Amino acid sequence: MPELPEVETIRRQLAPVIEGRAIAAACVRDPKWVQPVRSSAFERGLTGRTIVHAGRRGKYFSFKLDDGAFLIMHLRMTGNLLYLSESAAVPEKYLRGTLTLDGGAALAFVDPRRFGTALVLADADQADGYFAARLGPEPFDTSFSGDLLHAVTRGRKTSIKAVLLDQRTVAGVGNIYADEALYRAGISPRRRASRLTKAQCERLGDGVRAALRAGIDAKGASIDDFRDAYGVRGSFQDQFLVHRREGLPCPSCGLPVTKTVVAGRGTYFCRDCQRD
DNA sequence: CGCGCAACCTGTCTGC
DNA sequence: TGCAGACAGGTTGCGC
Repeated sequence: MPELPEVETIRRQLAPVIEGRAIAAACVRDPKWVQPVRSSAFERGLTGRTIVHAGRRGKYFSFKLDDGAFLIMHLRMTGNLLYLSESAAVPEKYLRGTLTLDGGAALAFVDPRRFGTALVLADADQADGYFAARLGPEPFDTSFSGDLLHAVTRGRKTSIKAVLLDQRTVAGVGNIYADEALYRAGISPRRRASRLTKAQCERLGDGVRAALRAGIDAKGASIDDFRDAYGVRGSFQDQFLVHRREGLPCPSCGLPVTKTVVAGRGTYFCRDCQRD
């Protein structure tokens, strides 16, 4: 669920209320959350530190600490990162860990499927290396462009959807926004990546940014589990053009939206507006 | 090396 | 109603 717009929604909410705050206590409820490090080492590394910046890279949170370290978190499929005011009760169900801040407010990481992760990296070099090994450019940076898409798709036999889902192509696009971006660009998700023209790559770059922008503006998509830092649902699911709309009319031509499987994921598109 | 797919977990929904 | 099986937004690692 949580893709770039969902993570960015939470980051924007957290920044004003956690930047400059110290971590009074860190508590790991599920050791799996912070593997391969031991829970006690994770807790020790955070306690007493001040959060100086709430950042994001792709779908990762990147919290900079006052000793130069970075706390990295990923929500994976069903994770939620909640901000709890001093008086709010900690949700015990599916709780993986908490960070209690000075003054009594807390961050709670809640995750039914237990895929979510957290780790501490010692300095900016380590954090940069961690992200560089996994992620391509940020979609709103000038380094992401139609030209770049054209370059990375040359010689690729796989589907364009698989290329978009690869975080090394562009950071932060997942299954929802890949479908929405391809629809906006009028490109079939099944199309062999190497067959995209330069003009199509330009349109796809625009489609990726437009879909992500709309998602951020709607404070994310809550098909099922996603909630923002205050436990509120996003509304982007109400604006989906094709995703999760099997059988419903295409907003452009009115023909029913098709569901299929591409790159191993449920995929929605319009056969007429998105030709192979 | 590129690609496809299973695995990691748990909850929910569908069909028999 | 009960139950087996499929499926769910992400990432990683393995085998071909």
